[in-house]
Amino acid sequence: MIQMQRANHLHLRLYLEKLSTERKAMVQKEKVPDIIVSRLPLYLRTLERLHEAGRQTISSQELGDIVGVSAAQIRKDISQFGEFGKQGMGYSIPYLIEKLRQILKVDRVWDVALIGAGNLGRALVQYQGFVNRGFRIAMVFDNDPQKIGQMLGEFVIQDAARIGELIPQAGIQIAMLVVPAAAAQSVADTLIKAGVRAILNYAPTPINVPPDVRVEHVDPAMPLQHMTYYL
Amino acid sequence: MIQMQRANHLHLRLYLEKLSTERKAMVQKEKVPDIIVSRLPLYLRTLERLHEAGRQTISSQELGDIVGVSAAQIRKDISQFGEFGKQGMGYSIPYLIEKLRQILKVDRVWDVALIGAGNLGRALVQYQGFVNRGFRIAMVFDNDPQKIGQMLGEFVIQDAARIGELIPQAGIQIAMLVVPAAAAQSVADTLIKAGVRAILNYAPTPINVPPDVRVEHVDPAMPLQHMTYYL
DNA sequence: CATTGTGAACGGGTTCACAGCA
DNA sequence: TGCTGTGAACCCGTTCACAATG
Repeated sequence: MIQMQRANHLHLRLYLEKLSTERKAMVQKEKVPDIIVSRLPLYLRTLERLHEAGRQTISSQELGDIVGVSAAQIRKDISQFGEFGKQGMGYSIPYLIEKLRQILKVDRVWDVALIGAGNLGRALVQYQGFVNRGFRIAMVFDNDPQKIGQMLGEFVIQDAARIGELIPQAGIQIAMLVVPAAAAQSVADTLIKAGVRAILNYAPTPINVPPDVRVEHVDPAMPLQHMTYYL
Repeated sequence: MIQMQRANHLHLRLYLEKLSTERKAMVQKEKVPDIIVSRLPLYLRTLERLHEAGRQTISSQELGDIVGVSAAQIRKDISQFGEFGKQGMGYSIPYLIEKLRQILKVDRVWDVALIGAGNLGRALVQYQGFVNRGFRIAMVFDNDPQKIGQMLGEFVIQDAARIGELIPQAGIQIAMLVVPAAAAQSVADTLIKAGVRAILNYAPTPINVPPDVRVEHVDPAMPLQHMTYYL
């Protein structure tokens, strides 16, 4: 009898856990605050470095100390996506890395188009840091006749006029926009028409996009201007 | 009599305004939330572009639409530092630019040291976007004997071992750290000992610094990983 | 009359504190 | 015992709404 109750209890618990996990997966996109999502890449990067150094487990306390947030916040953030820790021993680093990669969808490699073969664009093509983090530059565009047809690293620089043709062909969904401010909006429009759904905007101007397209801004001077306030 | 009252009233108002402005300037560093400071460079950059395009005034509504925040937030943010607007007509763009530059202390040009002459470091030296925004790379360091003594743009690459000697000499307070993760902490320690008080950290690892030193992280892969969550 | 500056209300992210579990 | 997961309390940034004003 006791055995049966235990068994029933266990089944019930497992069932409820399964329900709860599925529910979380279902509603995740609606409910997880963006600010939490934005911290996950930082956790992931830190865990990857710890793993390379041979560490196997870590507590929320230690991880929080390293990345500069409270232990409670680490736990709350991670628990949005499931129960990945073990009481008394913390989180398994390889397991948490795997889960974070799944959540952020970087458990694969995304092809990225780079628009603009200026100084910054050239540096991004050379940059070694993308490939282990889930991204590979797969195509480079520019509209300068001097540059079109030339090599940049392993790529032939393509005519920006062919974005609408080549990007859908390659099925590319992510673009880095590294063009002058004046060109940014019209190039962005072209990219979106070509099927791009995420734009990393290095142009020094905001761009307007439909609500189903994601944009992140990057401006090398802005964090410097932020810091000088405090000097 | 009416004239006198007007005059007195005006003096009183000016006096109170002066008091209030001074008080704001005094307590500003304690009270303004960092998240507000982080939006100011975005406002400034946007206003500078509008000014180049010949615009003279703008309302909080329109500025908010452009940068993607509410009009109320624009007004609250700006009013932390004084009363720069005019009821009925909005903000004078040149005046607001001047004030924001003062607040962010980019109404001057800061010398910046760049540590690490790899791909990314090289691109930052070439980058044209710093100089109009208040920053000038003034010195480049690396610890690779192959690179030391070579030219990078207009600079001779200096031996990183001489940071402690050359940076205080030049009075440099800002550094961009573009070195491998393994070297980041020790180089940061050296920089801080040399008098650096703000570090823009391109190394893919957090660094520990004393509370009077500012650090901002930049990682080209992190915003991409943030966006893929939503794809 | 359009638009700012701001006190008050609101909302949601963070911290707290502890039950639950290995 | 050590540490996670989480409801509740708290805190702080955002929005609201309107008096003030050129």
